[in-house]
This record gives sequence, C-alpha cells and structure tokens, in this order.
Amino acid sequence: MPELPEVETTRRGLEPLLIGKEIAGFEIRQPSLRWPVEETLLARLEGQRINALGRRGKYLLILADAGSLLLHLGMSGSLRFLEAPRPPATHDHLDLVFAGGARLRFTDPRRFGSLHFTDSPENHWLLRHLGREPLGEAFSSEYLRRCARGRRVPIKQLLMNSRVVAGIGNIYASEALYRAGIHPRRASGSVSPARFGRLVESIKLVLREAIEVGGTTLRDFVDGDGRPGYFQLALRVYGRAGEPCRSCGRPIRQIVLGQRATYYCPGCQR
DNA sequence: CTAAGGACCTGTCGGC
DNA sequence: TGCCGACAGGTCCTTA
Repeated sequence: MPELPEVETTRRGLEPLLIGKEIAGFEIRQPSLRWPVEETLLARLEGQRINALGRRGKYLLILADAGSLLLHLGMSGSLRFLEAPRPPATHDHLDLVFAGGARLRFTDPRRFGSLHFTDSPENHWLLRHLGREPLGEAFSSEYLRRCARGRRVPIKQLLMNSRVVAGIGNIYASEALYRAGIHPRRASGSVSPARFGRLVESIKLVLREAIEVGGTTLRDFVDGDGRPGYFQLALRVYGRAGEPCRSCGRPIRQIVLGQRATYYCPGCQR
C-alpha cells in the first residue's frame, strides 16, 4: 500500500519523534519478512543515538553513527510510535525499543516489508542499483528519454522499473500518465521528447501534491491504531474504471499491464 | 542486454 | 450464511 508519498509522510512524521533517541534494543516476534531479519546485525545499533531519517525511493533509513536501519513497508506495512510498551497485536512483527521505554512498532500483515542493518546505505544491495529519485533534480526528461531509447516495454512499466526511477508505484504511474496525456501501453521508445517533458513534470507534480496532502491531513504516528489511511489526493483515473473522465467524460478504462491493474482515459491518452 | 512471469504472504470482497 | 477464487498499494529473482 505505501507509495512513495506515504513513505515520505511517514519519514517526516517520525523524524521529530526519533531524532536523539537512544536505541536500547529490538524485540523481534516474527523475523520472517521479505528477507529474514538478522537480529545479531541489528544489535550493532544498541546504545546508538538516531541522527536523522532518510528516504531512498520507498526505502526508509534510520541513521546513526554506527550504521543505519533500512526499512521497507512492502504492500501492507506501517510504523507507529508508542510512548510506552503495549501488548502487540497479530501482525506487530517487531519493535525498535528506545531507552526510556518508547518504541517504534512495525506492523505488516502481508510480510512483504523488510528490515536490514547497513553500515553503508549507498552500497547496500537493495539500494545500489536503484534509479534516480523522482523528485530529485537529476530526474529530468533527458534522463528518462535516454532510459527509454530503443525499448519496447510499455511506458507505464518503465516508470515502475526501480532501476530507472525509484519508488513510482502502481497508483502514481497511472495518475502521472493520465496527466501527461500518454497511453500507458505506448512503447517507451516511441514517446516524443516533448511528452517526456510533460511526463516528468506530471510525475513530480502528482507526487508533490500527494505528499503535501498527506502531510497536512493524515496520520498521527503516536499511539493510535497505526492504520495508515489513504491520501485524500483526488485520483483522476486509478480505481475509476467505467466512471467518466473528469476532462472529456469518456469512461475510464481498466487494463492489465505487467500483471498490474492499469487505468487510463481512451480519449485523453495516446 | 531486454522482457515476462513467478515468488513471497495475508486479508477482503464478489459471486455462487 | 459459507466457501472459493480473484485480487490488493511491491519488487526481487529466474528464465527465455
């Protein structure tokens, strides 16, 4: 569920709560996540203070001097900050425990999420081959055009390729293509230079909007039930099969691309 | 190298 | 009401 804007909202919400906290230890109830959680490695963070929270694509980084925690929320993961211990519920797989008793609790019914220790995030195998940050300066229409050159894969799948650009998920791929007027099935290499410009702008716009809305309307990370909730961002095509396009009125279509539901307007997207 | 499909896991929903 | 299959916001890995 968590798309990039939600991970960024999580990062921003947690950062003021976590900075300066001393890590006392970990309570791991279910180490079997996407990859096995290695408790002995995590232990290297005991006694460390948290310096900052970072994000790379949809990966969240909790940084300390001796190393960092690298966390992914997968499809169904969420984090919440507890001021004091509280009995864990079914899918509360692990707690990061701080000196003084507060904790950060990771919940993830589907267990597609992950937690790693790394002393060099930029070289970690999960991050090493990630493409550019979609909100970064370096993610430009020239860059995307270069990545697309000669490729026949549908443009939507190119956007969801993490080696090209990090963290564009299924919802925002459809939304950005709609705003750019590009058919999701169009061969990547056949998108015109001008349209790559529109596409990159659309990606940045839709992500920024979602982060803004998420930051202002959503979520308290303290206690609560930890349900992430969804962004109030008005989705223009995602999940709207059969409903009228807000621009031209034609019914939004749903197709499958790369085994993922894909939505577009047959009138507005070419 | 590119592209396609499988794998991992649980919860929810629609149809019969 | 109960059961069963399809599907869900991710993404790495294997195979062709």
